[in-house]
Amino acid sequence: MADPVTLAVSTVIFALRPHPTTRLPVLWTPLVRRIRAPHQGKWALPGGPLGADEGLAAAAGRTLRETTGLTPRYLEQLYAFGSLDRAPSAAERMVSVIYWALVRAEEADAGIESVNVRWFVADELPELAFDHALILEYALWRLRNKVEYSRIAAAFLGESFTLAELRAVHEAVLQRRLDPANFRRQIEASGRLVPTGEFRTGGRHRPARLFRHDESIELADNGPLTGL
Amino acid sequence: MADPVTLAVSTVIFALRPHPTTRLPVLWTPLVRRIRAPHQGKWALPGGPLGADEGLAAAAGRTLRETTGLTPRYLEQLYAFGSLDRAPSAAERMVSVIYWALVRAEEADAGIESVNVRWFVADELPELAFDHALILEYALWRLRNKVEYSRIAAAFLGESFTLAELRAVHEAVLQRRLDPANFRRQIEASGRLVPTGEFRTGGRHRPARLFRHDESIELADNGPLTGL
DNA sequence: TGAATAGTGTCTATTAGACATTATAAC
DNA sequence: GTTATAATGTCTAATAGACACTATTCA
Repeated sequence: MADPVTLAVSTVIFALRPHPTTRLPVLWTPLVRRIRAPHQGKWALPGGPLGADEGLAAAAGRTLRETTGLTPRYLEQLYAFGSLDRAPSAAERMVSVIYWALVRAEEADAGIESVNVRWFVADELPELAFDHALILEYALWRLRNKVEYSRIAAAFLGESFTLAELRAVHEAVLQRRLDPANFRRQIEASGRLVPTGEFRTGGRHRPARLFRHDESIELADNGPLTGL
Repeated sequence: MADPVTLAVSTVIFALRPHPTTRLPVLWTPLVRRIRAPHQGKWALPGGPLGADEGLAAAAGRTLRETTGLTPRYLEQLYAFGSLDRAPSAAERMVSVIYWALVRAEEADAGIESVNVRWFVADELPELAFDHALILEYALWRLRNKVEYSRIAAAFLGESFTLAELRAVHEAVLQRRLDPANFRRQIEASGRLVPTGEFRTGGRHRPARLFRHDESIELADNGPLTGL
């Protein structure tokens, strides 16, 4: 008996860009428009069937490259979805392994965009196909949790950055203001930052010290699965 | 082209039972002996191919029932493994969605056991098939993490219990002693326990107050995936 | 009465948060 | 000098851990 289950890999991709009206940095995510049934015309997570010669994470990375033209700064498995009622018709049984990724949108200013690929503000999404709205909500929940106890926020920034820039990332993800003094103490106490010795000048104020992250510390602690 | 990927669901099952020599409560897990190649004769996680008419969690629950005869008190998805080098021969490409479960071993004193199903102390395992040693290590890591910030320890206990019994579960999972006074304060401050008004007598000491958990609080906070 | 564990009180060190103060650039 | 933000200092409340002490039962 042939296995009747199709296995797909999709990826929730996050980048930080200014909100179209407020100009404040907010999370964006790229979606692709479905060009056939079911859910034709609706927006969906980028993804596709798992190739016979690629691992799960490799498939997620490929999807990301094809959709955005960017390289992920962080990539982690989110969840495997496989309930029976995921598709409207029971005809095609689909199990999806979902990854989530962080990219630096500045590199290509959101990269490829076309009629069928568009970036949306993560809190202002259109109607999504299948259970993708639930998946995106879960990915946002994971990101907002993880930014508080790991250094994944660094994935949105360049090689070196000021504490104000790092704090702006945290504030955009968590959607609340953070006290600069307390933020500084917390971050410095974690021992994850190394001062580069250089400063960022240009503002009409005291120059800000530049930092980089200690490369020997993982972006997130996934226990025995480090680097998988 | 038919999808060449086989999808299986396996489950890491944990129960608390006395260690065979020290008699102290420790984590046990049931394994099944492989009766054919590859890895014939080695021990492996209970599991099997995903049925066409069952969801992922349902398949994990079925595996658990077939292996132990028990009903899970807690069941959560662990991870989907799908790298290309999981099986020794590339002939069969396998993606496994792994769940982990907590059961009360006392109900049936470890339930079914046979030549090909045996319970092992989780820290004293034999050589395992495939990547199952890594998977078990990861499941233990998740359990030990989660017991510190959720109330999953309750899954090992009955309807009502004393604080000393709950503390014994934490100590067995975390493998270190906890101060009774501080443990009590922490648990009571969390507001998850409700005193039943009854007491456990019989020891040669002051009777212990019995508690039950507030049922309106989930065993673990999985965000938008609550109850999936 | 003594042994054993239940349960409470208290002290200290650490941490999070609020907020004041000083430093230094651009204008 | 003024303004804006960098960077530091200080106070308080909450929390974790160590440990002393009281309460109550059984042998």
